[in-house]
Amino acid sequence: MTGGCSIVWFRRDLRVEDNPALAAGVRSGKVIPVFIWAPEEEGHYYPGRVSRWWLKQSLSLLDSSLKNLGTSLITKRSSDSVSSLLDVIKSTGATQLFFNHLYDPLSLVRDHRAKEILSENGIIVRSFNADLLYEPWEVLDDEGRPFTTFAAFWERCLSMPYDPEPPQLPPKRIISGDVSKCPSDTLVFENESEKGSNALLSRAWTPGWSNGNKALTAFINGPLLHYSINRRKADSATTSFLSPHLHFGEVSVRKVFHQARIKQILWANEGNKSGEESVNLFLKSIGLREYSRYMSFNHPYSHERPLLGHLKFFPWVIDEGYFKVWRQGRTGYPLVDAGMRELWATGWLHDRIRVVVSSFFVKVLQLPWRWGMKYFWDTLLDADLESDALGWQYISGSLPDSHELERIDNPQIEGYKFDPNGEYVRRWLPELSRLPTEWIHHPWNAPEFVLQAAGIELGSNYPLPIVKIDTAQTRLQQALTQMWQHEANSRAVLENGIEEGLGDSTDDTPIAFPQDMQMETEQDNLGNRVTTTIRHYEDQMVPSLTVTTSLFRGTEQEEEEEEESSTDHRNGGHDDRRAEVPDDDDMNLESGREGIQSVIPQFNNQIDLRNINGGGGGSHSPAESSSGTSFRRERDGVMVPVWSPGNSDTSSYLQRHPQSHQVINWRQLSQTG
DNA sequence: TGTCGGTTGGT
DNA sequence: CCAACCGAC
Repeated sequence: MTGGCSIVWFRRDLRVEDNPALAAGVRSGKVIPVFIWAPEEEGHYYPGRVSRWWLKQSLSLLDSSLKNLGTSLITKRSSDSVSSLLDVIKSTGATQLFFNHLYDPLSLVRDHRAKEILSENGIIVRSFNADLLYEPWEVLDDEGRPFTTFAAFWERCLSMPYDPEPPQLPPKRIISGDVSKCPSDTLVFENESEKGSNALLSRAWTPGWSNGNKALTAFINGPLLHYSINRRKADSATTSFLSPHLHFGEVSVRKVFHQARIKQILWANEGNKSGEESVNLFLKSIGLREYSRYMSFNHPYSHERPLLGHLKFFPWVIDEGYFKVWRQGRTGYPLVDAGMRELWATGWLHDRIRVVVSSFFVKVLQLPWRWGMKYFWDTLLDADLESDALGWQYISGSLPDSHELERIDNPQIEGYKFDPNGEYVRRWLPELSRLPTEWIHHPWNAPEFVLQAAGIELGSNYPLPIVKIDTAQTRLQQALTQMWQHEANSRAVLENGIEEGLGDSTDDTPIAFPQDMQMETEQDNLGNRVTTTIRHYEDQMVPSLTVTTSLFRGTEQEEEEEEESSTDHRNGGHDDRRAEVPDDDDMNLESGREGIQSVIPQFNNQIDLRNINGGGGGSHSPAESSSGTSFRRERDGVMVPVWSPGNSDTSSYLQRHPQSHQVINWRQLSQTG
């Protein structure tokens, strides 16, 4: 209660309301709110342009709110958050650090380290739950193990013996600590060339926690009622638009949950079945967000590697040309192309269309899913590592409850489902705007005179399908056969006693991917030479956004690959081509495997986050949280993640799903050859 | 009002 | 694949 001054370390909890770390700081006395911008720590997942734009706005609004309450946000530019925290502590004399939990793999490691180092320095460190209804370690099955399917997980969440914490009001006043010796750094979130593009974003979006609350209120009192009816429409006017707010923690998910629940009770009492169902469906999407954190916590590799191990044997098509065509929205499938153009133009995509384009990516083009995930990361306004990883894993059939890999959704049929009148396609594909609805989702079947009347010349101003669906289906079958064979071979090798210990962190599979490829050298739009190199690799490669040098002051990433830095000059040319689609100059290739190790080397060791807490009594076992209806959580950060290394083993994950359709399919495939 | 096939949706 | 749903008997 007394004495020292505390640092409240803001990250993706950019709100003053229902912010347990901030509340704890206020309770304990003087507060210094700090935000540290250390993008180098994110490795591959350096935030994309639109995401950085959002963050910039959000921080500025948070700062004004804090100023109204009596303090202000200290901002630090850093390449190492923990040492920056130590600097702030030294220059302010703070004695405590409070922050809210994050669950992405990088944060789990960094925050663990922060707790360790700061505790060693005599700082009291406490962390809290601000991002979830329940902490991942609270939600366990009857045997005390983490759930491995969504439905069971969510059912348990909805029937926990205690409700999620009700949202807290913002503090009335914050007493500021002494920051006279702790100047803020100016944070640069966009370069000159990005400013023009970003200016457009502010017409459509208003970041910040108070705007997030407005969006929530508007949604709850508006589209929520008809959510169940409208959710199939590609036309995104009926979604909540809360995801970017939730990603940055501007809106408390618990507030969202409580408000939706209140509506649900109201509608249930009125006998409004459709409204009640709408809330269920909306809450389910909140549940998926919860589940993404849950999966990330329990399987901290899920953004890099498939949960079900067989997928690493899938012979991905390593084709940059396909990848480019997909990004540019020139696949010849109108629904896919419209989605990709919308994504590029706005940073936004309706959930359904995300599924369409990503499933096309994986199943028709058979490109490595991590490429697609990375592109989403770079372009989505609500890019969110955990959610996106879950989504792509679901799409690519590597979750026990996901879509089957061999089932290709036909974009033509999906088109008439989600965009029955073709309005969405016409909005984003002006070249098809005069095509009648009858042909809008399959122009390749349209009679010549229809195309002529619509001013379309297939293969010229709109492409023919890049891959026919039945061709894709055949290719996919072959690929799957190959995958299961490789998987079986690998299993045989493992059973013969080859080492297994490294398996989880390094993908040292005896069966290497066969692809060695020669990338061609080509010119990008601006006449820069784009050079890619011959590469051998055993895992899928991940093209990564070449980081804009002007945003970096500190050290370059310690990738030993010269190509990485040699491509940097290309960024100079990455300008304001807003109306255009992304081009290759955004991307370069690097081996995912080296990437993994350089980003999160700690995962090669066993990690245990137990009891780093300064608060005493902090150790917390899963059994404790699941036992007893009288159990009541404290908000005071006494609980810390207990992160069992065993859980992150994908082979055990597979073992827990002997009935999964993947295994059944494997048997079928082996029989048929 | 039951149940049978076909269809649809599914994290 | 499998459950839920729907319309036809």
